[in-house]
Amino acid sequence: MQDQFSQVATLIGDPVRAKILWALMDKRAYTATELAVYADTTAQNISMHLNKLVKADLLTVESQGRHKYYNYSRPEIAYAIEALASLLPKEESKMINTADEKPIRFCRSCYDHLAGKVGVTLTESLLKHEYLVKNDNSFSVTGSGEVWFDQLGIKLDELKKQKRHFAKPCLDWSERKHHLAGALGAALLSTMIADGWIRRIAGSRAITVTGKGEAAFLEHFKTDIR
Amino acid sequence: MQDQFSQVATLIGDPVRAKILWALMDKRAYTATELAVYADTTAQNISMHLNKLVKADLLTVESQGRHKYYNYSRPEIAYAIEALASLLPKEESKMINTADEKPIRFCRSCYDHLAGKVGVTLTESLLKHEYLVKNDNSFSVTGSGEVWFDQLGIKLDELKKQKRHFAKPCLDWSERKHHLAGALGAALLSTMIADGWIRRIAGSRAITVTGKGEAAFLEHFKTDIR
DNA sequence: TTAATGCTTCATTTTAAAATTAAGTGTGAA
DNA sequence: TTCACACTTAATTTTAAAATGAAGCATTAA
Repeated sequence: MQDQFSQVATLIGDPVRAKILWALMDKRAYTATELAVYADTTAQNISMHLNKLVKADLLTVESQGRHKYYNYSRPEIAYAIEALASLLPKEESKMINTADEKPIRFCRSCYDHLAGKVGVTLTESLLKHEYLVKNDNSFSVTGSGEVWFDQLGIKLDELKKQKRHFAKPCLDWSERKHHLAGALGAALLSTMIADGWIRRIAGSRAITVTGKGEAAFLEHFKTDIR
Repeated sequence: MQDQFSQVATLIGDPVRAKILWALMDKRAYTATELAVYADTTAQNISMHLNKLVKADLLTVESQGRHKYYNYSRPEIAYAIEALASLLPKEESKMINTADEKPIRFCRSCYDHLAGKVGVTLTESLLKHEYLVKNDNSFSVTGSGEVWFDQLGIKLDELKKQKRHFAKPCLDWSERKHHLAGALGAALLSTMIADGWIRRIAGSRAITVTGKGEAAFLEHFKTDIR
């Protein structure tokens, strides 16, 4: 038992790995290169360390093209990191306000991410209100979720008949969190456009949230979408 | 910030130091020699490691004649250890269903409060009966809870005066659920021992529930603790 | 007083694991 | 196709820190 314990502790205790785990505290997924920059080491080295963390089931990887996105494998990880951080000398530990931390440099070309943010917030709200629950690589609709989607005029039975995935988490590259994809995600998007919650911007993938949408979001989720 | 974090993590991560910290989870103070035997190393080596832990304010020492007794410097250390232990690979922790591991999973002390299946069941019962409610990172006592604790002779006012956390959730490594820690958790444990509900097993963190304790639990919560 | 015990200190050695060098694979973009 | 990029793998080197050996200092017990 203590051996096991000592192994996990050792795993977290390496300076580079500790930095990796620290960086992931904002629950976003980061690529190996980003983490290498953050931890100030080489790609090879970060690769080795990430491997160890994945093997020990502290992290999960998700491949997307030539990128690999890393994330905590389970919520206990975040809890443990926080518990460890609470041991720091008092003045130092003004908890994880990543705002005043040096943000990781994103190695990519950026455009407007409104769609991403809204998608992620929406998905998180659906989870929080337990209309959805997240499984391994899918979402499922709960009882209260069925009511909710029905109320919006979304026919779950029909969506389930489709050949494509019904409700799948897709990693958002700007937000680094999962948003709802699959048939259900598509249905939700078209419903929201039809109901005037959001509006496409011509000639662009960008989307605006209307005043009506903002109000609807507040009503449904008691959360401000902005 | 991450440097600080990485330093604490590194400190805990050494196999010998991890064993020291694990041994101290029963809130008993141990001498350097005892810890050396436990961690299977030499006096010189344990001395070096203990020094590092004391310097980092994870442990305190108390000299008594030619002996030195070591202990956690503060209860947060125990929370962090417990949280770290909850990261152990799941299958492995199930595998250790050996006879001598069973009692410690069932009921044990986590520093100064009750953990294991009994600790978690107790906490869940308190929540279910709404003597406690769970907040983000704390518990609070309800009106009926105040009556209940008072009935056991636990003086909430006095506990609140203490510098430490009043009632805090601590992640249980065997159950993977929260149990009650903080001043209230400590008071509850000592009351239960004083009232003969539970009994410490010498030389172990394991705790047994007495017949009286079983009956009391049934009476208070209408739930069988076994 | 002497001897044994409990622990520490310091100089030295050992060692495990982190980092580097160098060469790869797979993917996407031009 | 070709190139650049993101990342991996394997062999080798480096290194920090853990462990050891050989003192020594208090304290207690004989």
